[in-house]
Amino acid sequence: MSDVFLKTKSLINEKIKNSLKLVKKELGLQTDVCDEKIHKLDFSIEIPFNRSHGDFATNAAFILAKILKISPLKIAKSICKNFDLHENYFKTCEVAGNGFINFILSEKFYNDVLKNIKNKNKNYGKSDFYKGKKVIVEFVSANPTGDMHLGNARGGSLGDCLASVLEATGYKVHREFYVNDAGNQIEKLAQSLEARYLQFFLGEDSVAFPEDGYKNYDIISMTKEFIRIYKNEYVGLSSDQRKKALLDFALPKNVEKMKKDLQKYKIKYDKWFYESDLYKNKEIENIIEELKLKNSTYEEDGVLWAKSSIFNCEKDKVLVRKNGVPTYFTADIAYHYNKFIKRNFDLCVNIWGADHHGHVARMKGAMKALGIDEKKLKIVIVQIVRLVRGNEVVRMSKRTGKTIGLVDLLEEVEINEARFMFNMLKANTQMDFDLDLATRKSAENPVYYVQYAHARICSILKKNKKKVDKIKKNEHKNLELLNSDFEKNLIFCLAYCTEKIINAAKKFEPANITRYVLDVATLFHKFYNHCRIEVEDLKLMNERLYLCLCTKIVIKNILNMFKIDAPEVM
RNA sequence: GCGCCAAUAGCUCAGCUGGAUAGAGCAACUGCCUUCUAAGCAGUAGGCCAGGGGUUCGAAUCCCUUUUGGCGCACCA
Repeated sequence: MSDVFLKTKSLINEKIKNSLKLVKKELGLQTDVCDEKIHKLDFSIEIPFNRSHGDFATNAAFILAKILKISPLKIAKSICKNFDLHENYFKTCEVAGNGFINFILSEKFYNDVLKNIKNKNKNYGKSDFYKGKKVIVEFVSANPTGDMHLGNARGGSLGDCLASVLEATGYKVHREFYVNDAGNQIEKLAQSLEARYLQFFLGEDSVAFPEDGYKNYDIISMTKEFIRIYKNEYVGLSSDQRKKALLDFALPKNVEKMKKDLQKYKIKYDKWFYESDLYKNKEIENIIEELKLKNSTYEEDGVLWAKSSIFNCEKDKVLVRKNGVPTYFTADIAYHYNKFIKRNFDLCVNIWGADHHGHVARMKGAMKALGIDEKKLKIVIVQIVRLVRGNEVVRMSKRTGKTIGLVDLLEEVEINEARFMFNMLKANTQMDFDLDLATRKSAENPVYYVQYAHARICSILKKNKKKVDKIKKNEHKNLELLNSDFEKNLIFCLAYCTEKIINAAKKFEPANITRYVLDVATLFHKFYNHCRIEVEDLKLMNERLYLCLCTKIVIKNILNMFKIDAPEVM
C-alpha cells in the first residue's frame, strides 16, 4: 500500500487537472488552451498554517490565473465546482476569499493512514523515493594525528543520522571515513614523533622540536609506548627508517582509537578509506595526468597549478609542489574521482566543518573539470559548535585540562542526548551545546519529552495487552469515533511521516526529522491529556488504543533511525 | 580588501518551490493529579522578521544595497 498522504497530494493535483476541461468551458475558453503549459505544472499542495481553513490548500488558481489571464477567484470557484469528490479521501472542497482552494479530508483518509502504519509497522516512514541509487556519505574524516574535537562530534552525529535518513528514502548508503594518512601533516607527525623519540635518549636540548610540529601530550605518550617496545634501537638508524617505524607504530593506534571513540557515538563505517592507498594505486599520478590532458593545469617554476578559471576559484591552486609532493587538494580530487568513477556512486555527500567552506567551490570545479556532474557532489557545511554551561562557555575538560573533545562530551552527556541535540538544529546554524540542558532530566530536555511519550504509550498498551493483541490481528474498518481535533491532528501528523523523511533527505537536513518527532510527541501528549483511553465505551477504547499503537510505531521508528533509545518504562 | 554563512519574541530556534492573522520550546505569570506515567496538559503575555530600496495579485522568504556577527582567503589539511 502506497503512502496515504503522498497519494492524497498527488490525487489533488491530478483531479484539478482533470477538472480543467470543464473549468475552461465554463469560463468561456477553448478547452485545450495552454494545455501544454498546464500539463507541466505541479501545484503546491500545502497544509494550511491555520487548520481551520482545511486539511490541504492549493494555490492552483493563482498559478492558473497567470496562464489563463482570468481572475484567480473565478478559476478557484470553477475548480471547486468541478472537482471530483467521489470515492476518495476528500469530504469538501471550498474556495477561500482570495482564491485559495481548501480541502477537508474524509474519514477514509484517517482510516487508511492508521491501517497503513499498522501494516507497514517497522517500515512505516520508509520509501523507495530514490530507488536504490548509490550514495556515499563521508563524514568526520578527522586527521589521525590527535584527538577528535567537538566539531567532529557534531559532524559525526549529523552525518550518521543523515545517512540513515537517506537510507529510509531508498538510497543504498555507504558510510565512509577518509583517513588522511599521507601528505604534509603526516610528515609533520613523523617529525614530531622523531623529535620526541630522540629527545628521550639524547636530551631535550640537543634535539630541536619542529616549529609547527604537534606539541600535544599524545605524541609524548605515543613515543613512550614505542620506546617501551623498541628501546633505543632506532637512534642510530637513518631518519627515514626511524620516522617510518614510528609512523607504522603510531598511525594504526591512532586510527584504532578514533574507531573506538566513534563507536561510542554509535557510528560505524562501511569503510575506512586510506589516502595512502591513492598513492599506492597510482590514482594520484593518474588524476594529475587526466587533469593535464583536459588542459586544466599549467606548469610554472616546477610547480603544477590548477587554472582558477576551470576550478572555479579566485586564485590558481597548487596541485604539485616544487618538491614534487602533491597537495591535499590533488589527493582529494583523486579521492572523489575514485568515488564517482571507480566506485560508481550516484551521489557523494560530504560533511565538512565551516572552516573548509572555501574548499567547496574548487572541489566542485574539479569535478566539472573531470566531466563529472558537480550536482552529484553535495557538501554539507556544519557550523561550529561551542560547549556552554548556562551562560558560560566551556573550553577545557575538568578531567584532562585539555580542550574538550569528542570523547569528553560523553563523560557529561548521554549518547542519546548528544545524538538528539546535535540533530535539533540545521547543520548551517551555529550552535551552543548547553550541558545544563542536555543533562537535565526534565521537560526542558527534548529527548526526554519524546522518550516519555513513547514510555507512556508502552505503559498503556501493556496494561491492555489482550485488547492490543486483537487490534494487531484485526482489520479496522471504521474509525469514525476518533473525531476530536486532538485525535485527528495526531493522525494527520503521523500521516506525513514519510513525506517529512523524504523532504529531510532532499534538503540533507536530519534536523527536520528531530523536530517532527517532537511534534508527534506533543500531539500525543495533548491527545493523552484530553482523550481518556480507558473508557467504558469499548469500541472507542479500542480505537484509541489503536491510535496509541500507531503513534508508538512512528516514534519508535524515528528514534531507531537515529539510534536513540526508545525506553518502554521511564 | 575579496569570498562563504548568518541576522525572526527576553533566550534557543522553526518557517517548504514566494501564499491566508509570522510559529515552537525555554524563561515569566495563572490554573489542572481520588481516574491510563505531572519527565504531562490548559491558559496569559511577549514581534517594525537588522535598516533601506526593488520585483508582483502577494515578500520573513527572491534581487540590489547598508549595518552587525561567524568563518575562510598557504607550495596546511
